[in-house]
Amino acid sequence: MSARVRIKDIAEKVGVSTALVSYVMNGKEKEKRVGQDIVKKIREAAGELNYQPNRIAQSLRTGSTKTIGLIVADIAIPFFGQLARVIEDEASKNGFTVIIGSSDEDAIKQGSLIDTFSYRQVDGLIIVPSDGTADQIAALVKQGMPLVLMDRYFPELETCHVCLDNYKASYEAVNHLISQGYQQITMIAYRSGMIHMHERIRGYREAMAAANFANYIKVLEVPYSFSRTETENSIEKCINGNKEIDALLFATNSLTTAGLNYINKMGIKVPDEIGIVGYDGNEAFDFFYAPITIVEQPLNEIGTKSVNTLISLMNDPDKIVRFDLSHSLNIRKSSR
Amino acid sequence: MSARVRIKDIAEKVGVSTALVSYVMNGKEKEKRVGQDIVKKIREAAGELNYQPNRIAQSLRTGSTKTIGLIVADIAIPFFGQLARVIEDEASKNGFTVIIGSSDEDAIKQGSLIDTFSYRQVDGLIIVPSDGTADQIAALVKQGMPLVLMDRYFPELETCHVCLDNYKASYEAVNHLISQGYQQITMIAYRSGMIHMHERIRGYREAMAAANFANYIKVLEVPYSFSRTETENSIEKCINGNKEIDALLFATNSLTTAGLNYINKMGIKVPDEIGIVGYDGNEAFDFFYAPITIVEQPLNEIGTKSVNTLISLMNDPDKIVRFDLSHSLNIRKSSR
DNA sequence: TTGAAAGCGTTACCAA
DNA sequence: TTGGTAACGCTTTCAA
Repeated sequence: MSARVRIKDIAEKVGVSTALVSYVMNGKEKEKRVGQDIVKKIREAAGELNYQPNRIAQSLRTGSTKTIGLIVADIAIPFFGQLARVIEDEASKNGFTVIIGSSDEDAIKQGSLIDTFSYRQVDGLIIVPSDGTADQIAALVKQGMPLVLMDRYFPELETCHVCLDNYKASYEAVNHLISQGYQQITMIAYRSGMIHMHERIRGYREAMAAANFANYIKVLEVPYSFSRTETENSIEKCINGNKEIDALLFATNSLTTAGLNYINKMGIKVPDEIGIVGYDGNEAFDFFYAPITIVEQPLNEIGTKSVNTLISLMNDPDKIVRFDLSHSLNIRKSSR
Repeated sequence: MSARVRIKDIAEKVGVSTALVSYVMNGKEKEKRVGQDIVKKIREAAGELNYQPNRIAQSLRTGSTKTIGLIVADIAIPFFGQLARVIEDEASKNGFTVIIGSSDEDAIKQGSLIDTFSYRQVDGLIIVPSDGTADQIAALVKQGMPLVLMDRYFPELETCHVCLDNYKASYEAVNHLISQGYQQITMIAYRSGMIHMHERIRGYREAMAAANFANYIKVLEVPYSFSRTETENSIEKCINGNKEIDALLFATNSLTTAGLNYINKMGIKVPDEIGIVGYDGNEAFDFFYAPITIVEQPLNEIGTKSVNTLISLMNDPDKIVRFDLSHSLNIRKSSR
């Protein structure tokens, strides 16, 4: 590697002190009243030598790394992949670099990611917290680490968050099904202590109750699993031969996928025999033989708001803001 | 933020110099022959004060950030998302942190990511290079930046790479179709100067020629686009009413998806009227009414090999190795 | 076996 | 306007 050019090299070449070079490189020549000709000389020398500041040294000196740590539940899930991309873009627009970690919904792994990131002196953290990690988050808050929770949060903690208004989303999803004539709507969710799941379920329950279908309320909580087969089996056990279900509300994309596979297999007819609404669409649904209604999250908004909230938090640590954004109910048309 | 504990705080507490603390924290107490009791005291003090070393200071001093920069073509594509996850895991096992960037197949964006990463003094780079960026890569090589290209490479450059053996994959995909009785096999690829596309096409051509179907060789090169509708239109133009096609080989996952949508729409029957093989599967295919044969890449191997190659390159900068890994031909069963 | 101190590349205070 | 220099927190050499 060709020896890196340092600020000192420029200073020597021009015949000034490192201080002046630093001022010029940081655009403070006006503020510090550096002479016009010297500014020009320094600029030229920097260009000739192809000077690149050393961020590490800057970070050590300034105490800021201009780095954001992002911990998502699973980077291999397109929803989080897309979110990561939006966040990276927005951060970069603001001069920040993002380091990404995938917790795989595992508290231990999340903890070690937090350690790694804090060891690396990130300026702030955006986290999609896993189940059972309220203590980790509380510890970060106590430390004073700038922090934005995304997609989920802990209501008992004083943190910023950017999430979907899950209650409203489920409520309206149920009403949509009802408006199509369905009544015996069952919800299929993951078993989880996290608020987003609870809110999705609560929205369902209250919408059902409001429509006087309280006696049809039925929630199947599937244990979280990376294996789709397992998830499908759980769903199968619930639906199989159950004549008292005429519609399904799936709480996540992976549950929808698993459920549709099962429905496909059994030859159950959508939408005649069963109505479907699922959270988060993907291109897979276009191959399904029938159109599927989905609860779509405002990805761009979630990502950009998370970044911007975090950045303002760095400047104003006590300003807690919370966003519960609105979904849209879209139809994923079948290409058949 | 509670004032960070420094090595100096421990030294003062124990009543020794910072050197000793540094030795102990880095596990060099044997090598440096530090007294047993002092080691113990330092350990205790570090524990009590909850000492966390400052990576930035370490990096500045040692010249190594223990960071890998990863640039993928598009982090929102599941293939790259999964790869990112594997890479992050493997890097972390080796004490490295990964910073990820998405070039969106854009040379300019890739260039600015390289700048950002090098500004951040990454110890090495894993890149999925975009079309037309050979000069960027050549510049990195010239600088002596440890570098591994992934998924694609530039044959004219002396770089390490970890890729699929795309030639072989296409060759065998064609033979698979032929063994099923298809003859008039058309390939649908992206228009690209990149080697992986060329190799996929070359494998197709040679397999066709070897089977004496040279006169059926037909390659449709679709311009790259983020819009699936555009891609579908291009495919439509090629297939529409063309009676001289009895099978299609799609060069990427997105092309397969677009193509299957078109086939769905037209009611063309798979596999009776047309045979299909596509690169990289995804769960969407399970919803397609017929089973689809896919060329599957060894994700884990690609990811881990890339990381390990990069790490050995850091220690031994002149050791250029190239991997062209084998695919497997799998059937994605329809759930119908 | 231990400690003092130089230095990594910057920034920013203070003095000139 | 400009320059000298201490400091950021750590590692590592050299001397004791």
